Formats: sequence, structure tokens, C-alpha cells
Amino acid sequence: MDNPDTRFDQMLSRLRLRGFRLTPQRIAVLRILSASEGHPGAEDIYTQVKNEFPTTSLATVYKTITLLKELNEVLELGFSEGGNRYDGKNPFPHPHLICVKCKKVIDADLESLGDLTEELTQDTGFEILSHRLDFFGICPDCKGEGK
Amino acid sequence: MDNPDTRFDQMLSRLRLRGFRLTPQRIAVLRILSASEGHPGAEDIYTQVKNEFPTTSLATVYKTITLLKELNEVLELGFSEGGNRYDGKNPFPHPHLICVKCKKVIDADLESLGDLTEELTQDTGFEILSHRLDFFGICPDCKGEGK
DNA sequence: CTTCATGCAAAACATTTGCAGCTGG
DNA sequence: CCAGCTGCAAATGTTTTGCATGAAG
Repeated sequence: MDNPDTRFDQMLSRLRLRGFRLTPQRIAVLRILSASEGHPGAEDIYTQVKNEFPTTSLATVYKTITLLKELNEVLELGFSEGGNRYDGKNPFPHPHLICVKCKKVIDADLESLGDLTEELTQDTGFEILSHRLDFFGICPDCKGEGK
Repeated sequence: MDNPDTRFDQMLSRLRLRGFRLTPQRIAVLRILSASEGHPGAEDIYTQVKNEFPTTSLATVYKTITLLKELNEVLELGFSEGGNRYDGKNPFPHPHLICVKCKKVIDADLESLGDLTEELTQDTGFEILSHRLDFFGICPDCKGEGK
């Protein structure tokens, strides 16, 4: 409907620039990460890639994700249960709303975080490099259904 | 030096009140969690408990932690790498400063979080139940040493 | 062509679970 | 006494790794 997938092109050209090979499997992972709204997990990505390239292995998905993390082209949301989730559209730290029922992950930008960071730097002497902010709750959809 | 360990007594009596058995191993885990400043991991707790009760198993440590989580007497900080960490002194969600070099975890209260929560509730329709806020950086100690 | 990526299977971890035997209340 | 806890070992789930084969550039 709107303009071409700029984020996908961006990721592609950055890999090419650094001399990484653009294999079909890799490209498929890039496309999924650059396009998906839903913060997919490794298994989700694997399932989708297999639709296009049935021989793809889960290990290759992980290897591609690892590569993209090193290049700062994907944000990893680590969880101790249920596997990690990935954001390829906006690979910089930003707040998330996570539904504890359906496990949906939604972006939620809050400008005021920068202020907190400066405040903490001054109060504690920490050199703050990054952050992670998640809110857990029940999304409108899940509040509607059932109990 | 100061008054008796109120938090430890609190945890003890809450377990007793609900009819859970106070075994030596369990009590040792409670004491460590109620007293430690450093947000220990399961393995750390296990090591410390074994000093007092050498036959203790790691499984028992995990089982005790699981019990305390269910009773909301400990806060679990889940990480995808390096194992989870636990806060028994303040089991309610609060911000942490995490040193990426020495893995130290320091508490960092910020009042303004409540405002953000309300703002998000209104903007998104999410019913927010909990949150997690961590800042990653380099602590003053680690900035001093080496590079 | 040569190097790098893939795919398989096995390894690595943190955590959980099943179960026989022990023990706190 | 006996329900609930412990300790062992095996299972689990996710992510990583080693290595031979295969394909990108």
C-alpha cells in the first residue's frame, strides 16, 4: 500500500556492505524481522522461513539472529521463560507492553526515559549504556474475551 | 549493629502462617535472600546454603525459590543469559542498575514510574499489573579499574 | 575456486520434575 | 505418625557448537 520496505533494504545493504553473504535463508530471516509487528521468537521465525525454504534449520535462524545482534540490527528481548523475542523494526531499546495472557508484545514509546537516565547517571555514578523497560499486563483483546 | 532482621522474621512467620514446613535448608535460603544486598543467583544461594548444610541440593534451592515466588516474597529478575537473580529484601517491582562488567545489581528507586504506568493505561487500554526496568552500564568501581 | 554459510546432531545451560526415603510438627 | 520436603538423577526447553557438505561471490 505504501512505500517499499525501507527497513528491509537497509538491513540488506548493511550486510552486503560488510561483506556478509546474502543467502536465501538469511534474506528470509531479514524480511521477517524487518516486517513483523509481533516481536516473533526464534521458533516463529523458523516456522515462517520454512514455508519458503523447507530445508532451513533452526540453527541457521539462530546464527542469523546472532549476526544481526552483533551488527545492532535487531533488538533481543530476553526472557527466562518461553524463549526470547526479537524486534528488527526498531533495534534500539524502547519500552514494551507485554500481555501475560496472549504473550503479545507491543511497542510503547515514552520520551521521559531520557530524563530518568540522566538523573540516575548523576545520582549513582553509573555510566548507563542501555536499558530495558517492560510493562506486564492484560491487553484490551484479552480483557474482552473470557473472564 | 542495628535492629534484628525484620525481613527474615517476616518471611519466616508468613511461611509458618500458611502451614509450610520450616526445614533447616529452607530457613537458610530465607536468611540469604532476606539479607543479601547483591541480588544473588540460584547457584550463589546454593553455594552459601551448602556452607551450613552440605547435603543441600540445588533442586531444593529452586523449589524454595519457586515457593517464595508464589507467595510474592521474592522478586525474580529473569535473564536469558547467566541465570536469574533474586531480590528477597524488596519483592516488589523496582528499577535496577546492572553492571555489564561485574554483573553487580543495584536498586534504584524512581518515583516517576507510577505516572508512566497511568499514562500507558490510558493511552493503550492495557491493564498494567507489573513492570520491569533495568539500566545496563558500567558501575563506578569498574570504571575505575582497567580500561 | 575459496571462503563462508548451512544443516544435522550433539553439547551446553539453567531450571524442573519424578520418585524413594526422610523428617518436621 | 504421615503429609510434605529433600536429594538424586533424569528430563526439559532454549540456544550454541562442531563439523562435513554445499553454495555465494
